[in-house]
Amino acid sequence: MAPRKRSNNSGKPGLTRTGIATTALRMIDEGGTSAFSMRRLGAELNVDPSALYWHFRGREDLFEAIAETLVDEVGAAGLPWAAPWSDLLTAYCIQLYEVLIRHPHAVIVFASRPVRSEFGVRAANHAIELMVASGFTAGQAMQAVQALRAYVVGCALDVSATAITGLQPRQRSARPPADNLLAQGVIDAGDHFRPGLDAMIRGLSA
Amino acid sequence: MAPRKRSNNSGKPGLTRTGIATTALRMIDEGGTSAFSMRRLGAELNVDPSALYWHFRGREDLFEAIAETLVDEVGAAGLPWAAPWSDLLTAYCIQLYEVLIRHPHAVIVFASRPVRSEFGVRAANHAIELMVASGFTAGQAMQAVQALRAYVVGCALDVSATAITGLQPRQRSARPPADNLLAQGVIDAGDHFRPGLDAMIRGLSA
DNA sequence: ACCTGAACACCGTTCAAGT
DNA sequence: ACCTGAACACCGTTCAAGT
Repeated sequence: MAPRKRSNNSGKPGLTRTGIATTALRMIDEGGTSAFSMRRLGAELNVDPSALYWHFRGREDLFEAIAETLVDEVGAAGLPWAAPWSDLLTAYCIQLYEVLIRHPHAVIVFASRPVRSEFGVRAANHAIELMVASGFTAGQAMQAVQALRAYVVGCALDVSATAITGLQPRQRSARPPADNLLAQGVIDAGDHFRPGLDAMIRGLSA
Repeated sequence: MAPRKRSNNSGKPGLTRTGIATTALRMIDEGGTSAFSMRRLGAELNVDPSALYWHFRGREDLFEAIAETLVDEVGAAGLPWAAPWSDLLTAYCIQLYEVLIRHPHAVIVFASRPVRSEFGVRAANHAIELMVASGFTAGQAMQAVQALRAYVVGCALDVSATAITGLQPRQRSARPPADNLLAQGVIDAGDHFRPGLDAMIRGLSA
């Protein structure tokens, strides 16, 4: 029951960067970014708020760690490394998207800073190699990867924004209801993520 | 020199929602979101901070107004309304993108809430009509518009994030430099926005 | 090495009161 | 109608001090 790995749990937890970041992410997941503060995080960890500053240079440093914690969720499941670049990139984009929309309140934390995950870099590199092997220049391949990432983040933010502001988009603003096609989502276009992703991959292939 | 429009400037400005939002946007443009606070905004407007609460329900209400102020910059220049949908949507995306990257610190404010601009809605509606006229279903057309918007926002956030954290992406994190293709932007792929946009439009056309 | 406690300079928001 | 002033309940961060 107590496997002897010489680590930092012995009754009193002993703070760790990753441990702190994980708790912070959970707080944001549950109550949104506005429910988070250094002081509340300290309380959650049964520690004086100022203790956090031994582990992190400050709030921003902690937020970067939170973003990395988030993106590190990608990679547990396998990716089709042997498949053509289009399948590999599609699969990676889907995984990243699913991780992000699992944390609607934290998407903004991830999206507003440049995060790099070891796994994401590996996937990107391999995809670029595959693309180069099939005729793209390295620059084109890299642009493709960046464009796809931007698309995924944009879609995740969409979900995040509508999820946070209360499920139906823009109910509370009193804009004239504009008797036209998309009015208030009357059409119900369904989720656009997959169609858009496929379109982008298709367009990149051409 | 003083054209007699019966409006609200007579020595003492007289606060307006749009006036306040404009000043707030300028503050964010100049100093980033962290340089903004209700109290500082009050000081900037030579007014007690609490005065703002007569015009806005609170901070969040003000931020929504800021986002609308931002997106309302789109529309000054003309759009090719008579052109095929692909040209219309391309032009609109470019305009939105250019407005956004002109306000790197404010992109996050725009991206993290569902904003609707009169102009954007009109452009979207017309594009959807054109797409339907050339064989798309209304649902497909709407998904296309939403996907494009997500892509534009994602790209703008990219620019924003790297611009804010100091021009070169991720210099300060001590990740192993990974002797591979994209290492630290060694390749220099150039801006991916246009290529990615064109790819998406191409993919949607197919 | 790691955490506490007190202190400093801030916040957003409310509400009675002024004009 | 529009703004002020004071008050309340918070913030992030620093720094000496403890263990």
